[in-house]
Amino acid sequence: MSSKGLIKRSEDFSKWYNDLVSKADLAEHSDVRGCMIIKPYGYAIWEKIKDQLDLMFKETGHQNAYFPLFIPKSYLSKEADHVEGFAKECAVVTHYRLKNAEDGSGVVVDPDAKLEEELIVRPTSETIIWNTYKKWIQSYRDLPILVNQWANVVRWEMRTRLFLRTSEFLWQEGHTAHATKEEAIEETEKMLGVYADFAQQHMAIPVIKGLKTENERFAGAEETYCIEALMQDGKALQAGTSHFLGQNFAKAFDVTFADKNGKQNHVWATSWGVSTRLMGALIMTHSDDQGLVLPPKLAPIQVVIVPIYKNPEQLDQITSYAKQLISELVGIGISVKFDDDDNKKPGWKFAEYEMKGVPLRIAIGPRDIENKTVELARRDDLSKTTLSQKDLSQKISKLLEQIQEDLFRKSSDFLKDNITFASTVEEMNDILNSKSGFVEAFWNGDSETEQKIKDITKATIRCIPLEEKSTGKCIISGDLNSKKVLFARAY
RNA sequence: CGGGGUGUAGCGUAGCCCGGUUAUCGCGCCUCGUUUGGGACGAGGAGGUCGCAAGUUCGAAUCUUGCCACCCCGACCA
Repeated sequence: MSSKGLIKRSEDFSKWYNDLVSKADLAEHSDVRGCMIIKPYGYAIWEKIKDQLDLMFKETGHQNAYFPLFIPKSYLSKEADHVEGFAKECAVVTHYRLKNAEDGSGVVVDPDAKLEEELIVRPTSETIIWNTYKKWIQSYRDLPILVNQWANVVRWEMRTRLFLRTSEFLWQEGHTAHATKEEAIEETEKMLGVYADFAQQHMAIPVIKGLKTENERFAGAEETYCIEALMQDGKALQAGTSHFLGQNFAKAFDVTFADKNGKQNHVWATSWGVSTRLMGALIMTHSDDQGLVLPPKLAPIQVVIVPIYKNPEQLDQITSYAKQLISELVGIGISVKFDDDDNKKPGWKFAEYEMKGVPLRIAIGPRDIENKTVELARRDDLSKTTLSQKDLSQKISKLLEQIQEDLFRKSSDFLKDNITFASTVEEMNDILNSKSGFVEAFWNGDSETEQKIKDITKATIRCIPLEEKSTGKCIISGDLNSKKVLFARAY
């Protein structure tokens, strides 16, 4: 059970985030370093995210499959950039058996059970999947392969934060194989679009679609597309990536196909993923000092009904009205909880459901039964109104849509207000130190320039926005005809 | 990996500097009663390898040494 009160965002954003995750009952630290326990309420939100994305993947022609957790060590090193990128954060399985210690102190690793070849706990599945695709692909008729898997992966991060960066996390990874470069690029861009649509329409999080620079690119990719979001503290968060992998993995795993003319070609690849990190984005975009704020489309409970009564007769009356309302709401696809727990007072429940971000709260008391009204409270703006019971379920349905829109409008306004142009690196640094957020600036496309800016400002290029066409003078080199890109300090 | 911190009941903590009855307090939990429109109240009750190991001592939550774990800040990070 959560206890009272959160620290204010303005006082300590990081502590606010940690407290919120815990008090809203989303997740907790496990006894294993860097690994979290996702609690039922948090997992219910993840399931909403997952179900919607899964639907969208299937609508775009993808199928789910499942590949092993373990990857033979040798596979990982077949693609040079890939192993370089992941080697430093891999968990490795070296043995397959334990035995009782001779001194009776417990179990120890049995040295006789050493594996011939160590197994890597997947940090991502490109290698094992492309090793498999080699067996699946012979002809252009076998293409495209459009597969997604929902899985857990492990990346042994130096420092972890609940949902944002954990040693083990849940995600989906799409892995597709195509006959042509054009088709693979089209797929990469299509899935970026799916992510952006999902973020904006379901999570109510505005995102900027763009390309990563070479420095920030996925290990083994030709091009990494991303969606970038802005959190309330002005730091950017990479919310999803879609990679055009070229023929790198096909070459590393020798995956070729015969085209219509019988000529052998290497297959073109993409991969794309979003993770439980989206939970972090969701929390840090909408929530306030009272707790979690959830967009209705992702709220496990969209409406909570709290009865207020002084005797069993009143409770009976309220319950009988509530049951009727619930059946109407459920009938139009709205999830409702009727909280008639007698051990908690209404005030306690109000605070609790605010902490948990339930979009709408209905309180029904003797007064309401008499007047045929209910008290309706919105979580997003904390407003309360008294409404007539007439057509209530329709009103609620409309209001939920309204809240979804309002949240998106509010976060979109925030994003717009926090993109600032800088014409010099000093100006950029000033902006980052005061209001923070995204900073637009011209960059000559050079990795060294990018590094210099990072050294001065601690900001990285979050992306080269897809829709940005303007050019100008680079803030470091002075090169004219430089691209306008987005910088930010990031999670 | 560098810096800082913490480890005492389910959770949060006091006690530790300066060793000494039965280890403090709050929340939560159980029982009974009264309550219920913004985190109720009373009475009674249960719950402890004081992170682990060794040492010093008549005596260790407290001192010493070693170890372990986690958190926070930074560096790193698809």
